[in-house]
Amino acid sequence: MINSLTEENYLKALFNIANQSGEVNVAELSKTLDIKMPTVTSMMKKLAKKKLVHYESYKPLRLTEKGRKEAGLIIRKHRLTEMFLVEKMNLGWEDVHDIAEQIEHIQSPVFFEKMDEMLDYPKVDPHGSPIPDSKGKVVWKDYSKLSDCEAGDTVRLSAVIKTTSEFLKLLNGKGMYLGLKIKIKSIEPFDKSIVISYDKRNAEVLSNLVCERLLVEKIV
Amino acid sequence: MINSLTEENYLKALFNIANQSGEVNVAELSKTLDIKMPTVTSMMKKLAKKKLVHYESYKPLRLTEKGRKEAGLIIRKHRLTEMFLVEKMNLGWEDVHDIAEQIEHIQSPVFFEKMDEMLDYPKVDPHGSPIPDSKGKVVWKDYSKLSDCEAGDTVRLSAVIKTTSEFLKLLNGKGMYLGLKIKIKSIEPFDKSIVISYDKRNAEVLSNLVCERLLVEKIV
DNA sequence: AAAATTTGTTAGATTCGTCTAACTTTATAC
DNA sequence: GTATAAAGTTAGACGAATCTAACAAATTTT
Repeated sequence: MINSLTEENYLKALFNIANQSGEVNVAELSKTLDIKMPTVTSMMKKLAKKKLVHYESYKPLRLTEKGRKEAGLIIRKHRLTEMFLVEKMNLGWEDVHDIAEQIEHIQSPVFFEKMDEMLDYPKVDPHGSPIPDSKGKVVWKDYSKLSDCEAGDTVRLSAVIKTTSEFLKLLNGKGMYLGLKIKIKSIEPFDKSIVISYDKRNAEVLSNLVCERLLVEKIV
Repeated sequence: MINSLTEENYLKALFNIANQSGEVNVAELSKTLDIKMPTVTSMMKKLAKKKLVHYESYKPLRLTEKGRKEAGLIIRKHRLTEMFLVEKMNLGWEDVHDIAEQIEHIQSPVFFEKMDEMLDYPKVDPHGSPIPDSKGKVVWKDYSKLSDCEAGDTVRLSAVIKTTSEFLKLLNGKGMYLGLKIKIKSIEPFDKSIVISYDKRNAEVLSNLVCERLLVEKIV
């Protein structure tokens, strides 16, 4: 009943890229993992045998309940680790992903329970993503993308998605962080770039590519 | 130039079981790793190609300088991790080995540098084993085994070797810890078991099997 | 020193996770 | 609604790390 590191990576990717109905294409998974499609197909058959994935030829892939739980538990370890690295080891939010990507595969319940306890049972990771509970369940709040907001809106930055180290360094450079209150001053119709103000800054410009990766809550 | 997890485990074992002249038998390595001899032979040829091991048919194995360095760096990560788990995460010395065994393979210089810094550059791990320096070099102090001491000697417990969880729990049960000052009251000629006193305890008996795993410094 | 034992190697098979080449099915475009 | 393109599968190969069976060398015993 133990999954290999490789299998864990497939499960995690399936979990992460599932759309609302939980479906994933072979091509998409192949691209995400940078593994050729035939390899993905054969691994899906293997995971189907283990009752972790629903697999039918030429149909979209779906995690089973069991698969979703196991994936959730891996992501739980990943996000707890990220939180630990930021909160207890003073690493930057742009540095923790690659380390967590490795530590998430550690087999040791006590190790992660201890982390959880030391962090006082955090609900989100340093990027605002929710940490799955100990049953692997996770719920996202219904944030909006900053790119879907309108001029005049005042919002709170609640999460960042599709994060890369480059992207997070850009945010660092602009003095942006989770919890930040942002006022949208205007939106450029041509390229959807926006002008915002926050803290002491009065006219920062963010491209649409950036805004699509910022999740916010509207403030009334 | 990256070594696989498997290769790392061979290097580490070679390092750990090398005798004073640095030699290791195939049979010994095979037994330590619980891997059959033919597999070990073929891996040794592979490591020899990578200039990590000196290999000649029917001759004892020896790490090259390069191999010794790489092994030392893995063991450095292992022991730093053990120290971190005990000092910063409050795990018991009997619980940390299996976790460190996994974390030692994490590839992230910054992660281990941070640990080192947080621990204030420790020289030994929770079992008294020296932590190799950042070049992989390690030196053992010249401790004696408690089993080689004589009645009347007063010693300080400085390290524990060949530790298993069971063994460390036995020490916990007897209230023994590193730094403990021990007086040897008598030695039973028949089985070499010894009677010692320390702290508030006045006549604890330790079997020879235990004493062979306790390294001490004589106090003058 | 011959025999027996232990140690080490060779040869060949197996499993896992990957690939490429060729083919099939499904979706898209005209 | 056929042609083209995209997505997915099948078949076969390969490297890594493992194994077993059989053989060879070195060591130990007698």
